[in-house]
Amino acid sequence: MLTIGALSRKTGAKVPTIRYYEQIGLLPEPARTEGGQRRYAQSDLDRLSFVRHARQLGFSIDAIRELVGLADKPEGDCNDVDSIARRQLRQVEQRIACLEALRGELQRMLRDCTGGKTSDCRVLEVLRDHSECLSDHVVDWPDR
Amino acid sequence: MLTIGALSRKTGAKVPTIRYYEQIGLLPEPARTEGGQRRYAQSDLDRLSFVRHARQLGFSIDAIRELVGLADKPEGDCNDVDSIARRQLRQVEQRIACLEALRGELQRMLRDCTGGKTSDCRVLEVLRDHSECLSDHVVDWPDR
DNA sequence: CTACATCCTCTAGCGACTAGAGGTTCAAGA
DNA sequence: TCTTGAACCTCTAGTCGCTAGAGGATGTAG
Repeated sequence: MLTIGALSRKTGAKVPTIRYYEQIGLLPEPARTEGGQRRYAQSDLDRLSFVRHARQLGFSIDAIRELVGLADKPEGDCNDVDSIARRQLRQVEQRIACLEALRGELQRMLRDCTGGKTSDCRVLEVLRDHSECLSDHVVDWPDR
Repeated sequence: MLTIGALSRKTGAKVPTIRYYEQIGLLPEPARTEGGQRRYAQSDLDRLSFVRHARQLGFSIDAIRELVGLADKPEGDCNDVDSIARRQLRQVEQRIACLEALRGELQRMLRDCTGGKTSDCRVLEVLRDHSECLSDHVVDWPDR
């Protein structure tokens, strides 16, 4: 049986984060000592590791809720899981495309800047006038 | 003189967002009618366009606060502006690298999945066991 | 003069945590 | 057995950058 601190060290999740996951129903309520402290079993460690890893891969809490639900019924259809992962992949690809456009604009404005006074600054000029941009570079994360 | 709604339509910023920017000091307090409604001048439109564009390029509010400060003194040193933009570029590059690692893992787990029951699902298996991952793929945005 | 779109302020909510106050429990050493 | 102190508990509030809604005032066109 692990204390919350030990679970935290094993998974890398901070202690308040573990309590938060319990509160929102992502982790089941663990056993308690007589004094009311949480004690975790191996199954809790497995579950939390799963959740952590999915978070590190950028899955939203809602997506993870779906995933743990599916992971809990071994006879379910694997395609349900795959479609969540594919959705996540699409989001990641979108963000990469968007950030690459961004990188291009930033590189371009920096390359064109010759130094000197801010009144002549190329960077400020571009920021003032969007029409100088080559691409649609709108940062807009769907979740995180 | 523009109403807040007209300014919103011209810049694409939503009305509450404009009020929010004023509240946090990113936009100056505009003129008011006798009845207390905001009326905006051309300078306000310029300022808000600048702010919007910088946000679209992913600059944080704090970075934009620095930028507008610098943009307001024409005799200042252009290198101050550049270093903010370079910092932003570095952040964007980091995020791209991180997302590419992520994309790799997602693609790999999907490629390896053969369909069937969730008990055999490759995606769930990878999520359960981080050691199956090839890369360090931790999503951790510094800001925004 | 009336209708009604737009404006005002204020508070609360989003996601995914994080920080802190103020108090309790557990386990190791004396 | 007792004491110490690290780790635990709950609860509230804060983070960022907005967004939504309530409930009421203003401005303008017909």
